[in-house]
Amino acid sequence: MDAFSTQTRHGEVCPLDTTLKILDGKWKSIILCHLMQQDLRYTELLNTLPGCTRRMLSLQLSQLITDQIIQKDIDTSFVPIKTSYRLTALGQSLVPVIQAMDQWGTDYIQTLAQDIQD
Amino acid sequence: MDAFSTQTRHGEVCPLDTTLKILDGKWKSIILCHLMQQDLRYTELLNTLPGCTRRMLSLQLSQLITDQIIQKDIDTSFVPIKTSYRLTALGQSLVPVIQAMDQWGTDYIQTLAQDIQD
DNA sequence: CAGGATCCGTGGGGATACTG
DNA sequence: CAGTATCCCCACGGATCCTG
Repeated sequence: MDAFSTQTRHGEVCPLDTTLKILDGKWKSIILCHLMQQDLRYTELLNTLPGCTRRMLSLQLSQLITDQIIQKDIDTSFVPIKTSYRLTALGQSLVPVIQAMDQWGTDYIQTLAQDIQD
Repeated sequence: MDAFSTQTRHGEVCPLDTTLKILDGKWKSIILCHLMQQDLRYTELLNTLPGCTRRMLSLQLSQLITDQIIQKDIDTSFVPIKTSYRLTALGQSLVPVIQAMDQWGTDYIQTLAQDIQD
């Protein structure tokens, strides 16, 4: 047992909090949005994240790997090495949830924008 | 415009991150789980959150109010004053998403538990 | 190319005390 | 009862440099 997000932050039983902890991290939301659409290499991912440092990308990726949401594929037949990242089966199962959250966020922003015009 | 969670943490467009920011906070997940089931008063809420200080409860509640997820009802006909908290319409619209996240979290924990036994 | 190590600053959250 | 105010600490994340 090494997935670090199974314990809730407050000690109470709340699977919602487990899900939140897995997704929590400055860049994880966008990383997952991109990996949902296609597998990407480390540098490709970095280029889609302006402002994200290599250190942060590595940290976010390693946490997602620990939580078994994504996996790393290393192609050693190349020099320099090629690595790419893709969703695991567990990660795939999270996609509909992410899409629901993304859709709600879109509606939420839209609703607030309308309120301003009143 | 004072809802503070509409800006993403990284500057990129990602409604998923907006949703995450609204839910982010040590006690918000449980607070929402409880308010989904019934309206609650300040002290009732505090009693359902062992380890949560009054300061933290106030902070989490005020952020949820700012984001228009919950609202506070004050009954001034009583002394001392009675306050209670309940979901707004926007908060209600978030319930299915929360339930999906909670269900996924439950399945996730279950899956990891099975992996250990192999 | 794909990272790891190190140093450091900021803000989220704890402890405690005070108030309408 | 339902909160604020103040002080403080630590972990998250930024900047920079090093490596297989």
